[in-house]
Amino acid sequence: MAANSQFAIAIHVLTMLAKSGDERVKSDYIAGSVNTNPVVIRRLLSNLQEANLVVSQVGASGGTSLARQPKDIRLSEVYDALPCGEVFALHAKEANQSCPIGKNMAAFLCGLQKEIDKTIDEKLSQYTLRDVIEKIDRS
Amino acid sequence: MAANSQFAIAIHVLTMLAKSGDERVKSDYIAGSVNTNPVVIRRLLSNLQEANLVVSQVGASGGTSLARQPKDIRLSEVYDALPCGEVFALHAKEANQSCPIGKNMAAFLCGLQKEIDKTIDEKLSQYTLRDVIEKIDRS
DNA sequence: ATTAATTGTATCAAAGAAAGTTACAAAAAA
DNA sequence: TTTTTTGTAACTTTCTTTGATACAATTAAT
Repeated sequence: MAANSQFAIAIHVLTMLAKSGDERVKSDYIAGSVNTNPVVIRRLLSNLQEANLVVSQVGASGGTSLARQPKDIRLSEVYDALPCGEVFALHAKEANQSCPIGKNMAAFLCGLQKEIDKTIDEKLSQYTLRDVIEKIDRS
Repeated sequence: MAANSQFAIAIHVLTMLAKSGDERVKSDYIAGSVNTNPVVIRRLLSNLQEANLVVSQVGASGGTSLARQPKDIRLSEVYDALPCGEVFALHAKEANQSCPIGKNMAAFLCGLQKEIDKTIDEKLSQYTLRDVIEKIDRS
């Protein structure tokens, strides 16, 4: 269970919130649809709130709703809001620094990593939450 | 240690092999530069061999060399050769199927996943192993 | 005011994946 | 025949994510 599924769950959650409009949705209810624990949802919503994608309210009749219109939420923002891993990890142990290749490899790979991440971001910025809802509705 | 660094190590290894030209390189030697266990390297080389990127020879004075010129090895081929994870995982547990959103979410996310993977591949196909070597040498 | 409901978060346990390790058969060269 | 080296199986270790429990803080309702 060590595969990060936060982005997937986030899209799911945001779609639910979009469908609920201004009505606040409880973490328990969301957890039921996503089929996980409410705390997992609350942790995720906490990240989304920091990124100003949702607004939560504590207390009785509390819950969460979208902070903006679905059309104004780009999937790249969701991706950036979460502590998702990079596409590939750098070496666990640092390469042997006395080897001329090993010495410069980390810097190169780090640059490539950033470039790929930018590519993903550009791709995801082409879609908004509204696009997601439309696709889901049509299927 | 659950972050997949195979792509990073693969680039490192292939760069070493490129520098060695036709001379066969042993997994023990590579492991020394990458700072890991020889078996980890051999497992990786096994994948690269399946993708026709390297050629290994068993036995005394055996080892591995590139199967092609560095200029003819695209980084996308390396990426595809390895069992790297996707950018994001789907839900660990399947979403609640009685929820109309959960029901269609997996299909949508899977499509998005493929689209992103294609984007990464396109990006990586812009670089060859020769480009990597040039960058490493210049630094 | 009191009670009930709900988020936010800390802390720990469980599960899973990647990497590291050991061992050894198979193959090739000397 | 001996030595070297890959290929691979099997197991252990380490790390990350998810799941679960607990509880303080906050808000609404009565």
